[in-house]
This record gives sequence, C-alpha cells and structure tokens, in this order.
Amino acid sequence: MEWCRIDQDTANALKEKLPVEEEMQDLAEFIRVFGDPTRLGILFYLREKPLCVHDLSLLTGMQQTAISHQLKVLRQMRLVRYYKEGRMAIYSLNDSHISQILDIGLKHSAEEVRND
Amino acid sequence: MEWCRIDQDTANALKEKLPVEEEMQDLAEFIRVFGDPTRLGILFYLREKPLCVHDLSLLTGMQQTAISHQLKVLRQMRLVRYYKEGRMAIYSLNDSHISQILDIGLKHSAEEVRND
DNA sequence: ATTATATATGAATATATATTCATATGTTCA
DNA sequence: TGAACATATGAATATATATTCATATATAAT
Repeated sequence: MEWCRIDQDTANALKEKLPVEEEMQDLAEFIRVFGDPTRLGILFYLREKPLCVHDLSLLTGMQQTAISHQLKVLRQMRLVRYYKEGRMAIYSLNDSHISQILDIGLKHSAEEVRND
Repeated sequence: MEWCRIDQDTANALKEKLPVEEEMQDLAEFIRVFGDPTRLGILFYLREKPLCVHDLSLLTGMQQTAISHQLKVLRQMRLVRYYKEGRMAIYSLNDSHISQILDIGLKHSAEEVRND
C-alpha cells in the first residue's frame, strides 16, 4: 500500500485502536435508531412516562400503524419494553441508560440553538 | 381528542417538555450522521490523527470517491474541517465536542460486547 | 352476539441515501 | 509540456427504510 502521510506502522497502530468492522456496523445500527424524528419523539415521551400506543399516536401526531411499526423497531433494538393492560399495550424505556443517551441529545439540541 | 390513559392537561404538559418538531428533525439529522459505518470509521480515525483523503481511503478500505462524498457530508454538518497541503487535503475533527460524542459510542460498543 | 376499540403486521409505495462510475480540476514531478 | 497523482463532484444505480393501506387478532362494551 502506498500511504501519503503515514507509514505502515502508524497505519497498523491506528487500526488497532478502532472497533473492528463488525463492531462499527453494530454501533452504526444502534445509533441509527435514534436518527429518526418519529422514534426520537416516542423515546422522549416514554422518557417522561409509560404510554400506550394510542396516546403515543396522538402525542406525536403520527398514525397508529406508523407508531406500531416504529415501536417494533425499538423493541427489537431493546430500547423499549411493554406489558399488556387489557386491550392496551403500555410501553416504557428499557433502562435508564437510554434516558442518559437522550439527555445528551437534548443537550446538543440546546447548544445548537445557542450557536445559531 | 380521546386519550386512553392520560388527560388533556397531562398531554399538554408532556408536549411542553419535548423539543418542538423542527428541533426534533434537526436532532435526528445530526444523529443520523453518526449512524453510518463509513462515516463512523472516518470520524474515529480523525479522532486519532489528522489524515488525508487517500490515507483515509486505505485505512477504511473504501474507494476514494466514497470517502470524498462522505467527507462532504461531514463537512456540511461541520463535524470535520480541512486544509490543503500541496495537492492533498488534510482533514481533522472540528472540535473536541465531536470526540466526546464518539467516546460515548465507544463506551456503548464495549458494553454491548460485555452484555452478549 | 354484535359492535367498537387497541394493537400488530404484511404488502405496497415513496423517499432517502450509500456507493460506484466517469470525469473534471488542480498540483507535482520528470 | 506531459504524465502521474490527489481530490472533488454529477449522474446512475442499488438499497434501506419510513409511511400508508388493508386487514387480522384480541379485548371490552352494549
């Protein structure tokens, strides 16, 4: 390989420090779940309070089926869990770790507003 | 509106706490930049050392044009900057804030490995 | 029992976006 | 000056994914 500004040893050392390809793929996939406004909305609402699908639909202004589909994604990524209460499904965040990640998002969001 | 488990006042209070729709859109867009393995790779490498396009291409194993396109995205989102050195373009992270966000990603990545 | 309600899901559609290909621009070196 | 190199970019292609529509299932209410 012909490097421009680094040599082979430096290249190897850099590669050692990074997550391997599969980890990178998994990390990107995990992050991508937060990269959709509908899912972000759902997560932010659930951060405040456990909610049923119908109420999430009204709060976000999205159709019930859209919410159900996104909840399925969030379930598969283990970001949310739910239990049944009669005919309703009550969703909540899976753990506080998720809530912390959302906090970082809110913080960044606030900073953006300040900087523009 | 007909709520299932909350009343109108609770709904209003919840909505007050959340970022408005446009902020949510912007935040999702910002997060999405990190949700791609190629861009993540570029960012992680630049976190270690400023690098030219060619070396980034070799390090990531991606074609030069793919890297250039993604660098353009990262530039537009102001995550990276560059200067010209002869015919080369040397890219680096725009500020330490970005580096901190990547740290969180790495931490999560490590936790995933532990949990599986 | 029949009707209304809450949710889930497969299929279709629309849209976003990552990569490649072809090629242009500018720089270095012989 | 001409050839090789580094980078950027528009267009084409491929692929992922968000939403809607139609509909199924299960529970509650009358």
